[in-house]
Amino acid sequence: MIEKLDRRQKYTRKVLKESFIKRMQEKPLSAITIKEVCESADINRSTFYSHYKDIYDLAFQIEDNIIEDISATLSAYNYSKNEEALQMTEKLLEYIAENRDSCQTLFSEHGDPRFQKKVMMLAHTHLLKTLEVENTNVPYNSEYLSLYIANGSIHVVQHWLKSGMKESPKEIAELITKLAKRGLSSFSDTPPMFSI
Amino acid sequence: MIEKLDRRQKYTRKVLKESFIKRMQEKPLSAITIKEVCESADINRSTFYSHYKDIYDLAFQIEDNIIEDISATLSAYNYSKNEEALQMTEKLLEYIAENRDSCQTLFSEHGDPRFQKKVMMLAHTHLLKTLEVENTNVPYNSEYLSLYIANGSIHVVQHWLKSGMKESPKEIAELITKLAKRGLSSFSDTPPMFSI
DNA sequence: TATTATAATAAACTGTGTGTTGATTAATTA
DNA sequence: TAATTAATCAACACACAGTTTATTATAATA
Repeated sequence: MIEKLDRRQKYTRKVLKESFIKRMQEKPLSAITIKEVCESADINRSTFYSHYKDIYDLAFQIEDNIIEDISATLSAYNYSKNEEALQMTEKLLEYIAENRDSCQTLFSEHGDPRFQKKVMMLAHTHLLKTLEVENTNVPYNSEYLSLYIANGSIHVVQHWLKSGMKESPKEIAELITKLAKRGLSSFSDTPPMFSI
Repeated sequence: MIEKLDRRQKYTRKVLKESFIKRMQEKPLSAITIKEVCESADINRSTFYSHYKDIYDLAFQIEDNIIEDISATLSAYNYSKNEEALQMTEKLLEYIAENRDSCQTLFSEHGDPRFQKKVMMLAHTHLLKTLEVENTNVPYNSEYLSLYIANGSIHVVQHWLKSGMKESPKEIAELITKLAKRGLSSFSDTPPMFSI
């Protein structure tokens, strides 16, 4: 069921969301009050409550738009095909680069950890699929492997965003893919050892 | 300057900390009020303020004890010696296993993300040292590599704690070390590729 | 153990944000 | 233009934060 929104409602939600993101550039979610978001958006506080349950509900709805976009990007690729993993990662990073403003804020230290967790779980689930399809001989519970890779990767992206995106999406995508596949040995001269 | 504490003060802080951890098992930091912590600890709210600035200050002090312990463990090992990396990881996991109760809560989804970040940065810094000592030919900024490994590892530990610590500290230590060194290729039959 | 010092308590008070309600005003759309 | 619906305004009860002051209880120590 798709909501049909009045122009006024569209405007209200738009400015509330913008005001919220602006606040989040300065302080963490838990320190942001409904009152200040409304004041800076010039929207009556009563109106806020006819759109959102509380401040977390507003945050949730902002985050969800991005989650949906990311999910769509992930679904567009076939994971059983190994070559597409790199392409997909690159595509994802390009999306983030395009939506620099909101992504940078949501992934920052002020960002909602639940959001970051959601993105991570999305990546995690997709990774699990790949691992199970292409690698049936994984000894440990793939759960651990996938969590490791998803979280490592997300923090690389986080650092990339934080430090001003000096590298291209392609470069970061390659770095992430290499680390997942061969870890540190990707970057050393010596051939990888077969036992530690 | 070491604070010399009255018995009464020791008791007050002890029960407040215990009460806080108990609350945190049920809800996130941001939802915990000073009022409820004091009531469940049977300590007057005024007394709370003579010990802590606010609820975050209390959280901070609990977390700091653990941070110090972890830091001490990390410092006890020589990172330039490759063999010790595994030993150290194991030692760290043993510490966590011993302090199961508080660690499990602090690392859970209700736990303070700042704490988790602090632990991560600690691991990150120590890792950087190793990387720089033993691997001078790392092409990228080691920052990325270290962040990747530290975060991946922490989430493996988090999952381990959450799912009831079925594996031994040794097993998890080996898993983490393998993933860092050779990534997924540690677990596949086929020899690792030299380019992706 | 009696004295002194200090910590904890109790009660009151101000302040700030929350969440709700009902009447009023303004904008939208058909 | 009329009917509908959204936003505003003002007022309210409520909960928790943070501070203050006087009082009571406990600990350290001479």
